[in-house]
Amino acid sequence: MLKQLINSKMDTLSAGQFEVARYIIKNPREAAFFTASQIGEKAGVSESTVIRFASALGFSGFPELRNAVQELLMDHLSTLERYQDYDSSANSTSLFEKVIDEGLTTLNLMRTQIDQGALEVLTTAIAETDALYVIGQRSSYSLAYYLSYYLSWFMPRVDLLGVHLANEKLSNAPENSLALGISFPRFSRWTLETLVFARQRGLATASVTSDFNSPLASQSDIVVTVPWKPLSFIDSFTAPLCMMNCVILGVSQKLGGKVDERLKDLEEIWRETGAYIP
Amino acid sequence: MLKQLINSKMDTLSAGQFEVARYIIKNPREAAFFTASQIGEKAGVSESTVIRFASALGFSGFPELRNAVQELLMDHLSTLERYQDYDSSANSTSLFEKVIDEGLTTLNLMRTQIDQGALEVLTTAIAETDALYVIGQRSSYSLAYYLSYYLSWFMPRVDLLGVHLANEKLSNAPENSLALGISFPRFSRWTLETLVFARQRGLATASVTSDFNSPLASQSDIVVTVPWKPLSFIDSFTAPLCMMNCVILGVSQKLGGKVDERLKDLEEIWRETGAYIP
DNA sequence: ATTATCATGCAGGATACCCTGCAAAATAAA
DNA sequence: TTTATTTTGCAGGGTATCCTGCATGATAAT
Repeated sequence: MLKQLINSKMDTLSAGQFEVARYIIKNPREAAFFTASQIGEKAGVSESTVIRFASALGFSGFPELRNAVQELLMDHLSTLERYQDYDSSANSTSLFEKVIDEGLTTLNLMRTQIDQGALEVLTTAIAETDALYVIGQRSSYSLAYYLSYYLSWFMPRVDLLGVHLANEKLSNAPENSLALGISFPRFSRWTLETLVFARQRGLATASVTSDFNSPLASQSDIVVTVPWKPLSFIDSFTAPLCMMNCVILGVSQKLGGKVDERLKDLEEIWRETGAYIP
Repeated sequence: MLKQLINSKMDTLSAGQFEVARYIIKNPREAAFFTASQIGEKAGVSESTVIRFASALGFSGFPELRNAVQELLMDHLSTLERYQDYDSSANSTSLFEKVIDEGLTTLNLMRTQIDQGALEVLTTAIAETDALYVIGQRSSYSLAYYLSYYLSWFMPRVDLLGVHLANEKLSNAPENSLALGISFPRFSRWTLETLVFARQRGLATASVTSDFNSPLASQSDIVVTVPWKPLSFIDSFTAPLCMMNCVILGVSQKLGGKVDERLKDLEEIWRETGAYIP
């Protein structure tokens, strides 16, 4: 196998050749298709060094090395295909599969990029605040609703702000309150303005948004970002909704036993009022 | 995508070019690395025919075609790696990672279990209906809102039913109307009752729900299921929200050019009213 | 500090590959 | 059957890529 071959020769390689080796091992799928000079550029060495690296490994020339990298890649591919059986004819993926794939991609991205520290700070702040004001409009309203719906189960003062009484409510907020804005590109003007108003009135502010360049970010004491990718003309809130789950469960964890008690009470209430089908 | 491109040009291809197309579709992983003459040999035609095939598809030359084949392969590879990645990380430690993993698991499940036929029927029905009534309460309200928000962009009669006027509106629905119920365990009583009422009044009914044993299923002409997993005490709507994306984009696809026109109009309106931050 | 060894990049030649004009062959039309 | 059209392969030119001799610069040893 190529990786073993490279490893075995590793200590006989020069500095430049080492760079080439490192690049190929790290980016086999690029290297498999690149020319010698392209690899050289990427690795920061000349074309010659790449070709000499091929000889140093015992190949008769660079093309042979490239073939080896391609085999490496194809081996990898068939290994993966053994797990996931893949129907090449069905590869003309349908719209629906593409949508799901997009969700998987962003969720995966979220898992690697998630700032657990910020999320920790946010959930703690929510758990400790006297009153929470959730601000979200247009498509983000679905997220804001979802969050405030569940938080209301065990937090007495969660307010999902609408356009009618937002400023009136914020101006009358208790001392230790938190305003949480939720917005993704194209950022809703109303959401930003309401968050700004909250901050002006002395409330702590937080935001769940796409990135740190978001207009909400500069207005927020706490910022939690979610990788976000537009999907055709819609926003694709798959990952943001998952983030809401994180927030809800994070807060409930902070609140500990109180939540269990509340859930028991709620069960009783739902039973009595017949909210759910038995 | 390359396969679609080839398919679309299939009937304009000559016999020799057809052989080339067949070979590339059947052996993309060989074709990705071969030269034009090698492919020609495998396909039983000359190098020239292969190169002319590339031009026939609209590429500027053979290298460009080969790049496209390589991308095809790499797309496939990264799709496979996505599943692999998250499988290996079943030992996620933090709460947040667990939540995201849960989302990935259900989404992955959804990808394998999705009934594209049912989804096709549902999106067609929505695209063709005169009026759509969306029924969702409690946590599912966020999904119902999200769906009706986007559908309202290009469908004139989308009604997100609330508890106040649901039956009044349904009893006054136009001839060719569709009622769509969204509910997951613990099924909201109101949602079911409203859907039943709609059916009694002669409306076509559809539902997006957890499975075929759902009380909504037996009341619906069209049933679309989403794998669903409770997450602690909450519902975790990551996968269902992704399903809403499928529905929205599916409907927009059915409506075709109308959607583009509407989006242009909306852009203008948003600009004039300053809905979004520029 | 000096020398020897080695690695590196450059330049130019060699090679493999790609492209296109042309004639022959195949196919379709008359 | 003849003619027109299309398709094909071949040949040659053009280009990108690869290879190697040589001078320069870096490193190590003396």
